[in-house]
Amino acid sequence: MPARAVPESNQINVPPGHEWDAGLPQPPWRTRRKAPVARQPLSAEAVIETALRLVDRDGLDALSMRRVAQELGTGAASLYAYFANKDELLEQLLDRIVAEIPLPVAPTDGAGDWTAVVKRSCWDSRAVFLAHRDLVKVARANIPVGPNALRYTEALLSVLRGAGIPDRIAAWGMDQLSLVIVADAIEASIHAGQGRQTEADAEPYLAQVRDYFGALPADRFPNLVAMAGAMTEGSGDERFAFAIDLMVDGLARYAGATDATTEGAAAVTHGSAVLESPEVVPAGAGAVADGGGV
Amino acid sequence: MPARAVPESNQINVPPGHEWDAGLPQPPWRTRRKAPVARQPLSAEAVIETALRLVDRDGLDALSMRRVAQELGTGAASLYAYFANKDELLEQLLDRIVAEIPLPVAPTDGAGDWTAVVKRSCWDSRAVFLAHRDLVKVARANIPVGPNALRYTEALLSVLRGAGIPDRIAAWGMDQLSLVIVADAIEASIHAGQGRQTEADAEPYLAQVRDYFGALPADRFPNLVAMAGAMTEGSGDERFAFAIDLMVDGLARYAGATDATTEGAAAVTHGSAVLESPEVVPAGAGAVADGGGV
DNA sequence: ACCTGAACACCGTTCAAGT
DNA sequence: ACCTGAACACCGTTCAAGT
Repeated sequence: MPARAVPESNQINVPPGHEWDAGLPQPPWRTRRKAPVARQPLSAEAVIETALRLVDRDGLDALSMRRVAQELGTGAASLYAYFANKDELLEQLLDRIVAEIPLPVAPTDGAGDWTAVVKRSCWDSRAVFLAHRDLVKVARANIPVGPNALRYTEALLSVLRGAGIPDRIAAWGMDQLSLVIVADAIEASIHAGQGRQTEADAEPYLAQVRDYFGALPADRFPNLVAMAGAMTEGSGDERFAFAIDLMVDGLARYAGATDATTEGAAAVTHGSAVLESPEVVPAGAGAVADGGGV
Repeated sequence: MPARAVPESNQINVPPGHEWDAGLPQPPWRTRRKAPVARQPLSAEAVIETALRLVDRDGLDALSMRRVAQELGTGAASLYAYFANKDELLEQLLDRIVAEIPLPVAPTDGAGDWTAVVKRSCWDSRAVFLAHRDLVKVARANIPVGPNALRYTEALLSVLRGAGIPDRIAAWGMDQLSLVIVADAIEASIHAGQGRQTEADAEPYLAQVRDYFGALPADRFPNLVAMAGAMTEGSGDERFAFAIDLMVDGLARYAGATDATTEGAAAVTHGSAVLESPEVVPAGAGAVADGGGV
């Protein structure tokens, strides 16, 4: 479906049935058609690549069905031949970038440092999300359905199970990790969207926040006043490292099988409490379970 | 500004200047005005309460400036006298429900179980979010600016600092906790929005997922096939308990000051690594820091 | 000075009418 | 059979014109 739907204002009026003879030179005032290169026919993949280019250039808010279609030289209605709705396009778009995350591989010798592998994979995931603006906002901590999410999930589960982590803990832990990664990436993308890409960009903002906390009434907010510094300390990387280390090292305490020391056993004993019932009675009983995420 | 802008279809035409005499009975065909009780004049608070009622009834997607205004008997433009834009309204709406979270109080005796207090507060927060449909979706893990978020943050920091957790760990840890709570509540609200409010409602869906994982090609997805059960096990409450326990118990390892055993010291030594640099080199250096959340 | 109807510049999605 | 222009039913936000 080559070059159609050129904006009328870019064309001179040609009576129906009269087209420019291919042998004649184009009149110089006639605007070049939008896509001189042979346009690829419409396909789900073409739509996804176009949409991704649009997000990377202008951000998620600029992604509309109309605009993607326009970029492809057609109307929005045509996209519905390939995607039931916008959500489905977004879902596949997200899986498209998950393909860019390197698959983690378990350490070769059995006693290798699997926690380093898992942490490295968390950093890799974050890097991919941050490389695509705020696309990560569409990630719902949900069952991995896309083929790439499945592949990634399989690989990470392999590492966790290989480390001797019980299945249930592996599933839940992976869920939590993806949740933390996504939430961190969303937060970073929001900062970036407000012009605070680097630590230097963010400093004036952080200084403002620090001053604000420091200026709160000390009688009612003694801790916030005292912690004005601590609250605004630490780069995004440091905070991410803290969160990931907290999680992964916590999961490591369940991997007692490979290192059956007293400490390991104690950790498992401690942890097993959550396998039976929450230590604190849940206030609401409405929430439901879900599968692993990415 | 009482009862104005009643939909024309609800009124008979009265020539300008002619109003119904208050002493006469209303003609029975005259539709009752929308708000027989004296309509409160427009104010930021009235807008927020109306918007909250709308979200609670119809969900976040149904919340538009136009609809809130309509509910108040005016036009959308009038709301812009009180809120710069929709985002500001949402921000204040979120702080409005944070007021419903009970403030955590530190255990009276110094050696009380502060982890139980923190965990209980996490459950309380989750319950409040779940009680307001998917409003939690507007929560950006961000600096607490609203008065209620400030109050809550102050109270939780008080507990953590009282437990002997270093300031930086307290700030970062609180950030992570709120992130986990919000992400979990968002997920639960998505499930609920798809008709899976209770565990029973969710079971057919989970069975589908379980079958899907189990039916994957076993040569390429051995772990997913083996873990089809584990991936779909556990109620939302159990998963939340797991996540919160993992985080809070992890934080507890930093509270070495109150219990200077060898284990405590080891935990602090272990943890202090993240205070210097991540064990894994960050792949991207773009992210920036932020303050505490909820 | 305050308020707001109407307009502006968009949306996602549907469907009758074209080829 | 496939594609799509135009329409439908919305948006958030602005601003000239009212009171």
